[in-house]
Amino acid sequence: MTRRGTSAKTRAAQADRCGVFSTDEKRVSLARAAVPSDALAASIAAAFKAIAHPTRVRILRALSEGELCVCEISEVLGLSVSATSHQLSLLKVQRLVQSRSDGKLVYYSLGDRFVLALLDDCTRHLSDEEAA
Amino acid sequence: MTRRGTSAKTRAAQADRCGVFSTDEKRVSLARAAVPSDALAASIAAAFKAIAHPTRVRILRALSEGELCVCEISEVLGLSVSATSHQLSLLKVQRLVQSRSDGKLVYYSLGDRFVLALLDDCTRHLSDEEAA
DNA sequence: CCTATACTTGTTCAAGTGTTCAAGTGAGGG
DNA sequence: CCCTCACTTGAACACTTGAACAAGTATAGG
Repeated sequence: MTRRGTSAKTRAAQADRCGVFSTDEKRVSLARAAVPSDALAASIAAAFKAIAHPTRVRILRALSEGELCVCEISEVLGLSVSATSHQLSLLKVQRLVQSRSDGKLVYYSLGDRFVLALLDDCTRHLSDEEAA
Repeated sequence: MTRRGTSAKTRAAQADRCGVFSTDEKRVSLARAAVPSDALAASIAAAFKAIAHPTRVRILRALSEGELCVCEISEVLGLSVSATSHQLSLLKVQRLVQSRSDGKLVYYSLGDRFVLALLDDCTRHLSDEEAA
């Protein structure tokens, strides 16, 4: 049906092409259409990357109940203030948290609740997997 | 109310403790309760980490339309077969994809649709942010 | 068998990450 | 005005990743 013998042969002449070509070209074009552009894929990956560290996951969760200052966060997580500040700055670059100053203190809060939804989905997934 | 003057003083004697302590201990205990264990945070971070790469995002999207063999994936994404295989193995360790063999071919498919939900949420978030 | 194909795995090395310590900034109190 | 406190920043380091190439395994066909 969707097979195109001659075309498959022509393209298979190039490198990195296996014979599967002739079996389902339709599947390949569907996939091709679903794949995001390099730029979009990079943005998505950057967002995930910002979350992808145990410490940052814990920070985001800690902030789920409301804003906290740096020293409170460091105390809750048992980290040095410096390490906490560094991780917060990474989260801030990705707009996952925001800060406000009040005298000597700096209070951080979630930039967007959607992050919590992502974390919740993932947590649920993990417990499902464990149950199975 | 929930303040405990003496306790605050005692604990503030230790390092890494600032005076904010006495201002809102309730906030801190709420946060403490919301923070996941090291083990859970590590699992969540590992899942995000597996997704956190442009190539892997693209692979997951490509598989959203159905299973594909390695050579098809490599062709769709314009990667070498080896690089594709490497990334697939990373995804497989986290159970984000699964594989089945059929003769010489190995077909990969999504291990769990929930990943697509995560990617969609993130994509939506990015376009909202852009609009704002 | 032997070879080709489809994929996997190991290795090497450059680039990136996280932690710590030390120095810097900026608001507030004495 | 100086000092302290709360935080940020920079730099050095140990460690992790990713990319590319080479060698390996497994199946099918001759």
